[in-house]
Amino acid sequence: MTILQFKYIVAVDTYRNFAVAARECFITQPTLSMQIQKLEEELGVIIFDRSKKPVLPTPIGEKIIKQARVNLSEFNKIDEIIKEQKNEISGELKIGIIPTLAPYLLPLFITKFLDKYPEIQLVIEELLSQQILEKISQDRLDFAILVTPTKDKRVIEIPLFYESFFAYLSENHPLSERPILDLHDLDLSEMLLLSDGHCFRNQVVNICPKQEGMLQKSRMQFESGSLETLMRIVENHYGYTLLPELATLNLGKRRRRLIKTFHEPKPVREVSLVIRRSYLKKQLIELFRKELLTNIPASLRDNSGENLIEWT
Amino acid sequence: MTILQFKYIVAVDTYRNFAVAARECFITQPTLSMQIQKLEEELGVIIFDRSKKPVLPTPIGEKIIKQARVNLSEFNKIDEIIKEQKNEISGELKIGIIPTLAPYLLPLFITKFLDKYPEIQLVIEELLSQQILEKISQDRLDFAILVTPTKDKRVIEIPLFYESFFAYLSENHPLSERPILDLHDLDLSEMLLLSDGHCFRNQVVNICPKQEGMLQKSRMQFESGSLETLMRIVENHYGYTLLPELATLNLGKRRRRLIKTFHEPKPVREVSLVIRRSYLKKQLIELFRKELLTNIPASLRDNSGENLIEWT
DNA sequence: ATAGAACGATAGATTTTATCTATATGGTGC
DNA sequence: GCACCATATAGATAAAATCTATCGTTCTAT
Repeated sequence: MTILQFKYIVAVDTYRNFAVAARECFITQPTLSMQIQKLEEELGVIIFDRSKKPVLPTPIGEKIIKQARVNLSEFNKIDEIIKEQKNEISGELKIGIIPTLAPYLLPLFITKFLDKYPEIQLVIEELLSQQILEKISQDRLDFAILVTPTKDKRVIEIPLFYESFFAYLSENHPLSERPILDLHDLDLSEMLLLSDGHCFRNQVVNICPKQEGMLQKSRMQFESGSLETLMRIVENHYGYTLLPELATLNLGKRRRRLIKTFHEPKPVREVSLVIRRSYLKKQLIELFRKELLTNIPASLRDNSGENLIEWT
Repeated sequence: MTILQFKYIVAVDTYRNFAVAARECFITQPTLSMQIQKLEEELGVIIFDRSKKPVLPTPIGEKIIKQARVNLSEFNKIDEIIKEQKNEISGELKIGIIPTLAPYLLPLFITKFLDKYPEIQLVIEELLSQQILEKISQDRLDFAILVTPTKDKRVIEIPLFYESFFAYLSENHPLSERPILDLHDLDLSEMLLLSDGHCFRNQVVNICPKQEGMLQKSRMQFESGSLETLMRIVENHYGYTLLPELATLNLGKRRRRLIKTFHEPKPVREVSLVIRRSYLKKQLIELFRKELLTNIPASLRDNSGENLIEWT
């Protein structure tokens, strides 16, 4: 068993074609075939079923390939350790971020970050909180930005800022008369929600003082995957929704009029940087955190210890 | 970078001597020296400080060696996968077990198990629950036997049996007049406890109905690491303690007289087999579980759903 | 049906790498 | 300064990984 053999089977699994896999590994096809045969012989199992077109891993082959991918990723950590030691500001950061933060938070600092550290590659994935936690603990993300506390023991949370909630009301809605809203005014049955799995949805439900069963009572139950969609519906004169602070910044005049604040203590959600318990790339992650914090509006950094809303 | 090079640096780290490490790896000392030099050159860092006697890893070397150990253990999983597939009943099981179960539970079935499966090696470690959970999530134990629920998301719990609690009273103690005890009779200040960190200690404290601050009030605060020690003190006419069911089996006549049961519903603790979320050796672990269950007294298997005591 | 393309396996030559034996070097303690 | 222990170096040899060339199927298109 060698590291190269693992690379080769992973490549064949990826491209499902010996010749292509060989090219990607910078070797010839016979070499690849032989190495895979040697591995199969050593292990005493067939990894690929060559009779299938395109080639397919056998059931046992799939398990081996999965482990081989883990092996390779552990292997690469040796290089990460060296880079860390040498203070080299280079490498890849795989980042997860939830959909209610991504479009509003990332534009605030991502370009600056990339310009400042040209040797860092970012791979950003927009995912739901649960998916992010899974991927982090499988080591398939270096870190993530999501709403905490997650109550997940596999990860560490480093709070970044506290984001308050605002209401977004259609022009003709009765509540829009009031200058400032109270949480008790909210009625879940009139509210537009994100679809299930979005932590923001749970936060909104948790904000509303005990209204069990109200979700079912609504006349129109519209659930979307993006806040932008909900905002459009509100703008077209139906119901209302809640928005996180970052989504309310940089709106046009017309849209800004639909925003209402809440009485103190304002409801806020805690946004954190989340990492695996044992993690590498300390330094790169720290640079990212600093760049993020220096580029968000001061209002977010100053909120704190108010009416913290959870989602788990 | 090769797997062999990792084996070599781990060996040198273990034996702190090139020649000995080489012998353990079944190669000559020059070969080992060269391979380590090659690795150091490729990585661009010095892993061992040869000027120290005995040789010592450099700070960066220690990190690399730690990762190398992880790499090797991941590599070995390939073989585990194959064995699993081939239904081969062989290999090593690294097991953690808490001190209040080990001396009473293991003798009931370990010998039988070893006789039945001569190709399985057992490595059993007696550890406190928290240490076990750490080691399991670091993949340094294959599974463990401890009291649940642990509320640790990194592991899966498979309940084995429910073990009830008994009191163990000195002969001259006033409570020993009664045929059956009530939990409300218990007084933490008179009770002998295991030292901190033992989950059994927390279970005992949780059994006693709200007696905050009573721990401080006791006239004699004796905390031991073993139940056997506590039993000896009770036998020598001081105070009382609680015992888990397995510890009450196979006692001599004289000791058996000091045991008292509680009114129904009896307090019980849940003993489970605990494994990592992603784990190998499914089959071996299952054999172990079956052998354990068929060899414990029926009374343990039958207890259930009674007054479950937690410890977290 | 049949030629040809696509794909993987095989054979033998070549290069690279790992390991060996023998020996050199460099500190330690007496 | 001279053994003595430990690691490094040198050169030879064995093992391996890779290459080029070619073969044998299987699928596809005319």
